[in-house]
Amino acid sequence: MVLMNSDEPWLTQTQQQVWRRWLLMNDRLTAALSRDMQRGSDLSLQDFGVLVHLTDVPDGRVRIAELAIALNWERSRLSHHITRMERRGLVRREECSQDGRGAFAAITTTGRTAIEGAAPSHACTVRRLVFDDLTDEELQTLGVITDKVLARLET
Amino acid sequence: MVLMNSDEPWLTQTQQQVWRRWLLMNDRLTAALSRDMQRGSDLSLQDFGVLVHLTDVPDGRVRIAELAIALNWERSRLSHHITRMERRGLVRREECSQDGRGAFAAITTTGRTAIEGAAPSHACTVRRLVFDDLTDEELQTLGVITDKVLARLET
DNA sequence: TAAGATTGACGGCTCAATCTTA
DNA sequence: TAAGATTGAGCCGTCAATCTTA
Repeated sequence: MVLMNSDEPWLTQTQQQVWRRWLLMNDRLTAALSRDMQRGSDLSLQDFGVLVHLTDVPDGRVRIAELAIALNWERSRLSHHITRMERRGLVRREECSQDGRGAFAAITTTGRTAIEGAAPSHACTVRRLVFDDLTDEELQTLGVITDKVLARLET
Repeated sequence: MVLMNSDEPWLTQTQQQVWRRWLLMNDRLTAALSRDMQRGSDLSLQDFGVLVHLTDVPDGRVRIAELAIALNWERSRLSHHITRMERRGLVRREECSQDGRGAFAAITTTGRTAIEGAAPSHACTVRRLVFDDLTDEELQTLGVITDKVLARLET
């Protein structure tokens, strides 16, 4: 058994540096991707996320609660967001015949056009900003790190 | 010279998987850190970021424009935020004798107490969720990846 | 004219309360 | 009672307009 060095709260010098750069990088990356998509397609990253899930699925419609889980969003957040997207014609609410309480969110033709216009450029930007410079080994290590943190978050 | 494979927009299978997990991890990690700090100290991560910069500096005060750059925030965002933090007694605005247009943000005693209460537990959480499980090599690779993406963002 | 800073309007997110059906 | 979903209040962030001093 190792010493319980977690009682000592502070980060090492290296950890601190990496942590600060990491936070900065996340901020800037999100801002860049967001700007890019907004300019190219008049969609927010959030809109894009919703539309991705709706195109992944038969009939282009999903139960709203299920969508909230997939997006890892609060239900009320999704409800508000769908209202706004509905106003812009990107999605449509449909009632559920199986369960009178429930509802579907369905992608519209306008929504499909929007995501088809946005996806290639977005993928390209992600590649350029994140992946193109990484070696195979770095990519793999990034996957390992991501999984380790996710595992920690689940405990 | 390599083939211009960036013309092909899509991500490889592996890249896609890593990218999705990465986004999920970021969401959850931010949520966890935010929850943790709010419960422990009644500060948001944003409040914490502001206070960190104010404690890093002589007299505990910084020119507002300078602070905005350090935080990578819009000026108006910072101005609104300072207003809210001022209302809660965490910081104070002070006028600048050198430049009549300018102003300082200064940490108060209440602010100092708040950050001193929050910092150890926050550091501990960051260690536990992010760093404790990483090998030295993974930590180093994470630093390299972060720097590579930041470099890309600057071009 | 420009720089430092603030303001108000508006869209986005969270929380607690509410409505409807199971 | 509980589950699916919505609503409204209030805080947060962005954008464009504004105010003051350099």
